[in-house]
Amino acid sequence: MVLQTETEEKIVASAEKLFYQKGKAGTSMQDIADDAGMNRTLLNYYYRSKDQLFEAVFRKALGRFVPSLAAMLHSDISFEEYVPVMIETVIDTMIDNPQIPIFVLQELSSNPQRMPEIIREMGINPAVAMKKMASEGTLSVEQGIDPRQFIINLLSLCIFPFAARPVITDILFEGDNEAYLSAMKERKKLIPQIVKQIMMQNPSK
Amino acid sequence: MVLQTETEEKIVASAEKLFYQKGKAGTSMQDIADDAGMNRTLLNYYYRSKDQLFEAVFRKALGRFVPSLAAMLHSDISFEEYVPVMIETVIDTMIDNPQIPIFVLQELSSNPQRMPEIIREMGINPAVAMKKMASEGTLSVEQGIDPRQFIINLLSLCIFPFAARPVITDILFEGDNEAYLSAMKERKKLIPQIVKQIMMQNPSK
DNA sequence: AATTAGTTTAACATAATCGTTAAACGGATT
DNA sequence: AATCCGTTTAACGATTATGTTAAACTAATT
Repeated sequence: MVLQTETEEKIVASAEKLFYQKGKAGTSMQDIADDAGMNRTLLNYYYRSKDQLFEAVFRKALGRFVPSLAAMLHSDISFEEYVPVMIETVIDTMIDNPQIPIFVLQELSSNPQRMPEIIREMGINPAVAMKKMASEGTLSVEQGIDPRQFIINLLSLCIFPFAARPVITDILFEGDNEAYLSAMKERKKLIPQIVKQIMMQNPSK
Repeated sequence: MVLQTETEEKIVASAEKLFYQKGKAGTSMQDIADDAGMNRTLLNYYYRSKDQLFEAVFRKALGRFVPSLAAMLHSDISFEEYVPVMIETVIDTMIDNPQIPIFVLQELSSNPQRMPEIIREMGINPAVAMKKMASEGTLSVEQGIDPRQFIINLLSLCIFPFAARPVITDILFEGDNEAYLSAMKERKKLIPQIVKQIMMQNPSK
């Protein structure tokens, strides 16, 4: 998995590009071979089957943003300190790989039964994460802020704008991709402000 | 389009279910026919081709949530008044059709060139929407709140939690679907609070 | 120069999918 | 009872996708 020949890299690069765009079923092995500029049989030589090639691509995609999620859920640092760092990391990752959110969410939505295995493999421990959240002083149900809702809000604000890129670009930015992108960069400063506000709220629950 | 035989309804119902779950390329006409309990040829009898059947399903999906979006962008009511209504509507729609966000976003991500036509057909006028936003007193760049960012935040908070359902359910709610669902209902009250806070902010820009 | 191991390709077999054509069915109308 | 029209089905042809097998090529080593 670590060592890859140049050819393997070319294959995965083309597979990523096409799977991200058209999905697994919508992409043929021939499509990938053409894009990589090689014979189709070669894909099977290196990756046995389409399933296994897809699996490699999917895992690689997961690996791009699960670590920062896992770090947030498990690190000893309090949310308050860690959140701004996490936001910057996630958004930068999204800017570099804007198609990953939909790709991953679509696959998980089709095959939700994959989640438990992925959680295990990626080293996420829901129970531990829950405990950590419960121990956060500023972030608790008693304070009027459910830690789960807090994380949902955080991820929503960071990830959704990329999943909805075409809609946002065409409706809110009249098709101007540059404007869209610069708005996304702006969000690196904007989201922490919002999050801080959410944390400081104290409704008369 | 308005009048549909019982058979047509069965076809669309099965097509929706399967297209939502496995996508266009991942679903065969045979799959749909089996699910609907009829012969495959019958699908072609009513919907000429797979493309046209998919198109019918896609339009129907769009029609479920574009109207409330369009209403928000165009109505004479100010954001401040309209937003809570819109949130409730959107979330209720999502609860009833949890798979639509990913389905639509995936299709638009694969074929972003479809956006202009969709915008036109759905009666959305980006220029008018921009003008409306600019005229909002409490919501302007001068006040420190970019109306575009505001809408992005609003949609993110409402829609993303449904697109990410499996992830959220398994990591944050340890697989408990009921808990997930009740959290989503809770968001109908939660999001308006957050949005109100965002609107009242006044950073030292 | 010959051999060898790794890489690349061409050709084949099997299976799946799509859309069409023509025939069968069924219930209402004459 | 026969006809007739909308509905449903069975069978066919063409195309495409996948994975395998066996052969060709290449470049390094003997």
